[in-house]
Amino acid sequence: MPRPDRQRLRQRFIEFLTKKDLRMTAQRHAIIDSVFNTEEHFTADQLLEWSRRVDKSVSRATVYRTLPLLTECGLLREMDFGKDHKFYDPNYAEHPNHNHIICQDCERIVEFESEKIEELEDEITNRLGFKVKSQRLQITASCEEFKRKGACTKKQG
Amino acid sequence: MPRPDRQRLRQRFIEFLTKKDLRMTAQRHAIIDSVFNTEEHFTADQLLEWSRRVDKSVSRATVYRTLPLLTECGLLREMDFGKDHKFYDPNYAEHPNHNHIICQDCERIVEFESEKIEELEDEITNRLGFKVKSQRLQITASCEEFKRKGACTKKQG
DNA sequence: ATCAATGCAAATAATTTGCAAAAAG
DNA sequence: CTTTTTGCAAATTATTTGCATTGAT
Repeated sequence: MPRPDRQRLRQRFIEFLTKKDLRMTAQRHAIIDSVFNTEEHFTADQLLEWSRRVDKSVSRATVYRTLPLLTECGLLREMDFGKDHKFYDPNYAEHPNHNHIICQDCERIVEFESEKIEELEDEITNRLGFKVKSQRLQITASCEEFKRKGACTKKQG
Repeated sequence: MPRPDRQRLRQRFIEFLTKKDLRMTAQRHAIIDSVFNTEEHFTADQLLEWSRRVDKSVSRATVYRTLPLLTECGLLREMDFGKDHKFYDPNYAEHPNHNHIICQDCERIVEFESEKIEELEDEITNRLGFKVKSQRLQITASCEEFKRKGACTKKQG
């Protein structure tokens, strides 16, 4: 999947804040810098650490207060991988319908998109009287390569 | 979807316990009675309440210690609906590949199965070098009926 | 008898919140 | 100036765990 346009995403957040009469602060700058600097899933704790490298004054509370804003704005998506903490996926901003394969052998996570699956989801959901707003599909899988070599090296896409 | 065969599921759990040198107890009886008495998703707290109606001696700790056993045995599946507690779905035992539509208007949850989606999942996952072990698909949707009448009345299936 | 299972109460850990001080618009 | 935002520390809450005792096999 192509790299995100960081400047555009930042602009989207600023407009979101403005529209809600919220304010841009140094801490929020540090946080979105960190968010747009990765394409990996991350935790609140990781985001705190990254943000503090940009601006030491960022507190844990501010990170936890900013995450829902980023989520509501559509720049992040909360993910549950069965752990006791949430993960956040920064790739939904540009690819709102992507899916995940979680390799149970090496814990690698691969993302993919499928129009055919989207179409089927739409069709079935409509038939049941609903209209799709969003979807999340997680496939837990094993990896033949891992069994042979001890690691998964396949790339996504 | 057809009703589950409660006797068979109970038997499956007992065999699972035996195989692991674990023991059947009065409390576990009360818990699985309660689990197989519903087709709805439930929380640990609800299960405690139901189990205590069967056997007052059931403690919260025992419920929390039994839930992972039922999950490992394949009789329950942990679900995350974005709340701060887990839900458990008793329908995976008989329908291991079913999916969920969550109505964001009325919070109703509808289950459905689709062989076509399963096939696509298999195909894509194989192409990427993996083998599907399990999958979970959640569709968040809106409901036209709700907008007109203030409630969703559609039934699943 | 032996070892797993229990209830209880205390511990854990991610997230949330109250509040007084600081900063944005 | 007014209102939002912040950091801090304390609170919250689902879940887990240590331990002495009970119960299944």
